[in-house]
Amino acid sequence: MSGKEIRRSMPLFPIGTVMQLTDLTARQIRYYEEHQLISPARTEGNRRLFSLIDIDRLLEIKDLLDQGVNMAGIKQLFMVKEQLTTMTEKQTEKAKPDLTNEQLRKLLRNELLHSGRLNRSSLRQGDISRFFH
Amino acid sequence: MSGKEIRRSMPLFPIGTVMQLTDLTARQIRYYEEHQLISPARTEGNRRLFSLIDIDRLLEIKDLLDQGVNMAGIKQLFMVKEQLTTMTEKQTEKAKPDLTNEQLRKLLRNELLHSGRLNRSSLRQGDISRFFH
DNA sequence: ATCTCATGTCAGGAAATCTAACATGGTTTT
DNA sequence: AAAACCATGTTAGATTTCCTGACATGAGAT
Repeated sequence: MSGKEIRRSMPLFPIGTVMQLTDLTARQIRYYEEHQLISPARTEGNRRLFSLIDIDRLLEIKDLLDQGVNMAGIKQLFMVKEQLTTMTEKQTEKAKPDLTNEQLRKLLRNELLHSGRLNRSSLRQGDISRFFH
Repeated sequence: MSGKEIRRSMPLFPIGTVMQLTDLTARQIRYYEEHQLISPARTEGNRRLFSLIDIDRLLEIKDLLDQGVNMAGIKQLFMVKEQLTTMTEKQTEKAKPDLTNEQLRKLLRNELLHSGRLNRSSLRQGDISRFFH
């Protein structure tokens, strides 16, 4: 994991700040956590602490909800996207040509298995980090 | 003010987070505020909220204290530095040659007026923003 | 007409922070 | 050496923020 990623995953923000930054209510944020769309860290005293990555993700959730995707759909999307990034990374360190096809197939199979009608999602990069230079 | 500066001056962090980030106690942070070395924003409920700039400044204060500079000295240093930046900015938008000398004189006069023995300060750029890409 | 889903709202409790005051151990100053 | 000063520790009581859990609600799906 790069230094940059470490920094972006550092839990820094209390829920109040995140509410302002994302324009979501506490209820919404907790609800998304309940449905495992985010997993903010906790302080010793059990308060949520959010990272930049968490905040990006919340913005993405907001976007997808606006587009009519429901919790389950968003969850699937995130899983697929994560797999995709994981594979892209692996691919970066190996040869491209045939792995690509394998991976594509895997991806498609995955989508088909679990109600695979999610692909018209935006895949927009929520990006709160523009808040920092 | 550039967008970047706006972002860096956005009040986001509660004192607990700042304590961890700077390795200062709450007492220390409040004491520095009492002496007007920082002016964190406040929530509606009067809780302090710190910006990246505040945090940078706290790290700088820590450095200077380690080097034996006291509150008053740090305060002077910050004033001089601010004047310097202000002038540098003004200078950027105007001609350089003769203004530079005028400004230098101003700076020196300022230093001489108020116990001008502060110049061996580090002028180190405290930089918490390395925490963000 | 009922059910589900995302969200609002409220209550009671716990954690984090606030201010103010007094304590303390090094440095200066007298 | 005694007194004063400075940066920080510590404690107390009050206030704010956040927590979980429960119930309420309105728009869509069934």
